[in-house]
Amino acid sequence: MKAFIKVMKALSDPNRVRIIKMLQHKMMCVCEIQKALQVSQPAVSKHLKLLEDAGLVSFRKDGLWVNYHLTDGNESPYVASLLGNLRHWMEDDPQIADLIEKLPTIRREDICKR
Amino acid sequence: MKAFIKVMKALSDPNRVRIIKMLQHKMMCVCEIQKALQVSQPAVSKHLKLLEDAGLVSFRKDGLWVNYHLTDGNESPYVASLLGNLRHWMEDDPQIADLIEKLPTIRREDICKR
DNA sequence: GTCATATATTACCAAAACAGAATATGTAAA
DNA sequence: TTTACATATTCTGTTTTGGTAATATATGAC
Repeated sequence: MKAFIKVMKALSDPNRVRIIKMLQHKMMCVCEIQKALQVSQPAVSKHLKLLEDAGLVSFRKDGLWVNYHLTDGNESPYVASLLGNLRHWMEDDPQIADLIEKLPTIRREDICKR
Repeated sequence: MKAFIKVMKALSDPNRVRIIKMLQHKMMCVCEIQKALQVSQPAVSKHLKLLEDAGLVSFRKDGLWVNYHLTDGNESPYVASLLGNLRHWMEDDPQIADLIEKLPTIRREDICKR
């Protein structure tokens, strides 16, 4: 039960769903996600921690950057099912479409290191 | 997006998940659910309203009673998918198993009208 | 009509969630 | 080892959530 609730809670916030939808297209570092969502850096970090706790995302450190990506969901049927469905769900949501369109213009080289 | 968030939020609470699991076995009135969950009657009413708002449950009035039941999910792919998965999800959760076992002993004739 | 009863709504409170500001941590470069 | 920078954590304030108690609503019996 607890694991299920965790996944549901993780997906109960629009910004976290947006993160999932973006990560379907490419792995991203924190500052890229921050740029895309227009919220504070701590907010992004905390969302990511929650998503990770639920088993939805994972990360790999690359020097100063931390690259977040979706998990394969092998650890949890809830995660596997939801991540699978979210591949097609909300594809036609205008907000999401907008976000995805802008994705290619968001590159860490342009955002950080300033 | 809003519809999806509503469903996720609705399923983010253990008592609401319990209600869903119970309604898989029979339609129930408010007082029966209250008896099963051991929370106040207003709490049950509010949970049910939230679930209804998300499209997960519906009700039919029968005189003084209001019988709640799961929807078929035809209105929303999110609801259809989640209700479908929840048929098998958490079947082996001890808490849920306990609840379901006790279901037959919870009858409105014994609870209300006192 | 009045009364009893099942449910819904309101008012209120404590706990949790989400945000930003400030600070800490860790790694790479100089 | 100092400095810069990407990210994590802590602190704090505000909003949302889930609970109960009190009250309102609606229906059936009389």
